[in-house]
Amino acid sequence: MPKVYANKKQAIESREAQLLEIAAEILLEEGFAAMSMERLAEELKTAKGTIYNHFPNREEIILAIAVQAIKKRHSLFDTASLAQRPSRERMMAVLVACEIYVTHYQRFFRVENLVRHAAIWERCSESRRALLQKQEERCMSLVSSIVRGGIANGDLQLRDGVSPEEMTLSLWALIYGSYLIDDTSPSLEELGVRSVHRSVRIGVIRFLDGYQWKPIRADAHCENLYEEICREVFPEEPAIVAFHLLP
Amino acid sequence: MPKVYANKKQAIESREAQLLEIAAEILLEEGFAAMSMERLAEELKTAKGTIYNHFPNREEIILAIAVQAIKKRHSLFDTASLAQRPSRERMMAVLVACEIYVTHYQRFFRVENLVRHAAIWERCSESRRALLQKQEERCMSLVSSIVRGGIANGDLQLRDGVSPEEMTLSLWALIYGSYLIDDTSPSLEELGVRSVHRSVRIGVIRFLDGYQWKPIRADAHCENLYEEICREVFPEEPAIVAFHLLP
DNA sequence: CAAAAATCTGACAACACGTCAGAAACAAGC
DNA sequence: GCTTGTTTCTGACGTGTTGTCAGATTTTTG
Repeated sequence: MPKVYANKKQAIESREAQLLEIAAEILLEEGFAAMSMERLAEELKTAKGTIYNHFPNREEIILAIAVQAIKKRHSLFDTASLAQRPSRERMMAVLVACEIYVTHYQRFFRVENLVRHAAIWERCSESRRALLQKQEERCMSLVSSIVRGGIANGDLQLRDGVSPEEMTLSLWALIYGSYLIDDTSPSLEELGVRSVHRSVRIGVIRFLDGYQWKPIRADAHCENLYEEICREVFPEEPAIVAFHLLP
Repeated sequence: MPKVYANKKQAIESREAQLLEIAAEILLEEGFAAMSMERLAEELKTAKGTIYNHFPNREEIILAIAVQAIKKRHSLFDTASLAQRPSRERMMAVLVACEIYVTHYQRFFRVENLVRHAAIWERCSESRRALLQKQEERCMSLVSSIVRGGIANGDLQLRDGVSPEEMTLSLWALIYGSYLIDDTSPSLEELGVRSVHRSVRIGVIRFLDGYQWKPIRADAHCENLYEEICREVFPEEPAIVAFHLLP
């Protein structure tokens, strides 16, 4: 039974959402090459030309999905940064948010990486690129405001003229870099890395310790803390596979 | 058994090297799309079919360049790890090696990133992929053997069952992630990051401090140390643009 | 020097992108 | 209900690229 829309505009909008859904599906399951315009048209039960009414080219569809992705990521970060906890634990909650994102929204994670590809990025319209950058900026602001909160609290001191944003960049790199390497290097286990989650969690603890972000705690305590954060800050997200910091 | 035709073989080999040179040039200057087989054939003054005698498809040319790239990276890491210095300073020398790589061999850095994309990776032959993985493994081994050296020396203790490789992964992620973000996020400066080099150097210091890798030194001293390493460990590489940790 | 093997060549089929003139659906006015 | 103007849809087409392969050309062998 065909759906009834109040007007044409709504029907078109709904189709756009459906298109993104289908495109993301094909992209994740069969790769970028399989996501041809003909294929999309076929699955959408429409003609190729119609898709070009929505997006000027294939690449911009990817970017549109990436915008959805980063919005989801922002909402996870937002939840983390609103936790009623000491500043350092709010930062750990951001890491948990990243774990959830990478694990349960892997499709989004991959599209965010894909869109950084120059071949794709350069073919997208300036306006939609600005949209993505705006969202990325919002994500970064959330995190660096946690850093600022820690400084305001006296939990943290950034010596040597380091800015909160620079510290945030390092954390971002540590976490994002680890998951990216895990996603694109085929044989990390063979290289002696048992669990990337484990490695990232400990890496972040050490990094924050290096900045002497208080309260510094024993690793065993941090393990419990991570689980607590999963449970309390993100009750609605699917639980992360349990793992133990201490073997 | 077929005999060896030295002359012809040499000509073919030399052309392959030339092809990679040309391909890397176009790739960096004009992007992946511009590196078409017709274009390569034209610049090589040969026919398209001949190129297919060397490589089964376009993507495998990228992979071949990436193998060259990672070999260069390995040689820089090797130089770093052979420095006659305390273990922690050898690790800092690896960071300097990365700075040199990213700055002076940017073309290689970018190709290494490009080849990680599924669309490219999946179209390459198993044998050449194994070649790249082998080189990547060698790089990682070099770095984690520095960690092992630190442990053997008593400069470093890895608690909680962290393996040297897991610590290496975190460092890799911190450094690689930072440079990658810098290379693909258009507006880091607008976000409050003045210098990515600066941010990475301090990030690494803090990270190593978090692991209590001795000797722990004041940042001011580290600044001199970085410059010393540039000068003494990599005298033959073009000098890195000077910068100061302390503003 | 002739036969055999290796190598090179460029026309060709297959395929995908993005366009656009015309068809179809829709909205508005009467 | 009918006409007219507007929006939206359609798919054949022009363009460009990839990878192939039968035949031409060069090199090696005997």
